[in-house]
Amino acid sequence: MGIGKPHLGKRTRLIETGMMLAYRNGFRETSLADIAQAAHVPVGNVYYYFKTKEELGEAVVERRLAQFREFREEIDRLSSPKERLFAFVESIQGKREQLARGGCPLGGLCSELQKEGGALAKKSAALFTEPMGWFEEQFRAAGHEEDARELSAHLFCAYQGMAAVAHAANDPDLVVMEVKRLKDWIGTL
Amino acid sequence: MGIGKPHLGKRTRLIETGMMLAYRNGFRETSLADIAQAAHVPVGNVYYYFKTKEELGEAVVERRLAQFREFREEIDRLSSPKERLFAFVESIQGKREQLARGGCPLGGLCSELQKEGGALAKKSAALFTEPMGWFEEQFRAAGHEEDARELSAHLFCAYQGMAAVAHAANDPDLVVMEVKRLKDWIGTL
DNA sequence: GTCTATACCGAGATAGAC
DNA sequence: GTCTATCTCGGTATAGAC
Repeated sequence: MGIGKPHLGKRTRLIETGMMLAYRNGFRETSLADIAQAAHVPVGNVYYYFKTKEELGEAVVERRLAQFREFREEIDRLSSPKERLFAFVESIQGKREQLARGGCPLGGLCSELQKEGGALAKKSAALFTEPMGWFEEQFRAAGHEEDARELSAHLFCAYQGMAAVAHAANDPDLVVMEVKRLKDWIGTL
Repeated sequence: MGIGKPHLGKRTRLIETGMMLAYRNGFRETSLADIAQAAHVPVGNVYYYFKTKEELGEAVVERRLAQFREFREEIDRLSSPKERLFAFVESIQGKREQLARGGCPLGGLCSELQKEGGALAKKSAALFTEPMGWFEEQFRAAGHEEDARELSAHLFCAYQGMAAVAHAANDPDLVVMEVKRLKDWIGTL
């Protein structure tokens, strides 16, 4: 529970703690006081690093995007696009417990901030468009120039759907079932 | 904008207005003052009908469930289970504009209240389990006793996924694409 | 049953000492 | 750069007149 990795800079600690708490309880329901306390930073000091709560929110979104990009770079080393898509889907299965407990880290944040309006809503859209864009590249590279967009949308919808339902039902097995389907589907392409 | 159907009782008006505003802006972000104002009920009077905001939230969930049941009863008149599933999927397509603008009325509410904890979280789970249960019945009646659960989960995941992504991307065409897929899928069963 | 006034609390945000 | 004390506002909820 929020030891807050004291070796990191305070700014980084605030972002990481904020990301964690926003994932667990939602961004709007977590107060700056909650974040500051868990990160071992005095409340008033938060405003030295972020002018507003919204600004901290943007940093959290950036951090999530950075996490996705790290993962993507790792997976991009695989030789074929089909292997890459396979690896992504397999990674979903590996995170099934987390997905069932707290939903999709990207999807939950995005759908929550979407309603918030303002700069945050705009920024949070990238949490969806970026992964979908990457999917699209893979399908295109796999020879599906025509319907790359549709295929990527389908894959991403399936991902978001299984995460949302597995979370609501608190059932990791649901992820397993849907992932199996996706693997078969990718195999037939 | 919230004329609040003055012919209805105040309690009903509060519930319907609350449901509408919760759908548009989220339940937590809408204050009791917002709801009361839009429903043309004085703020203090809300507490005559509902002891707490959470209690109003429960009523909103009940109302959504009632809406689903109405729709289900209507569709249950169709003769074959496959026709019923088809009709459901077609109704999704008919609501594509709404889905792109505000997401799924069931899914949005459920995923938001899930994090809230307490009695609301428990009650809101029915927003997912009830439709899925109905799907399962249909698949079973269509002769898929073995995998009725898996099939219903798949259909519901697809539904929730397309709604979430279409909402984030604000793109109704995404619903059309995914619905086409689902129709083909049901046809092959 | 209905409505007004208000208590109360927690949130985001600021001032200013160190 | 760091932290304490505090301001302000908006939200839920209550008291009590009519």
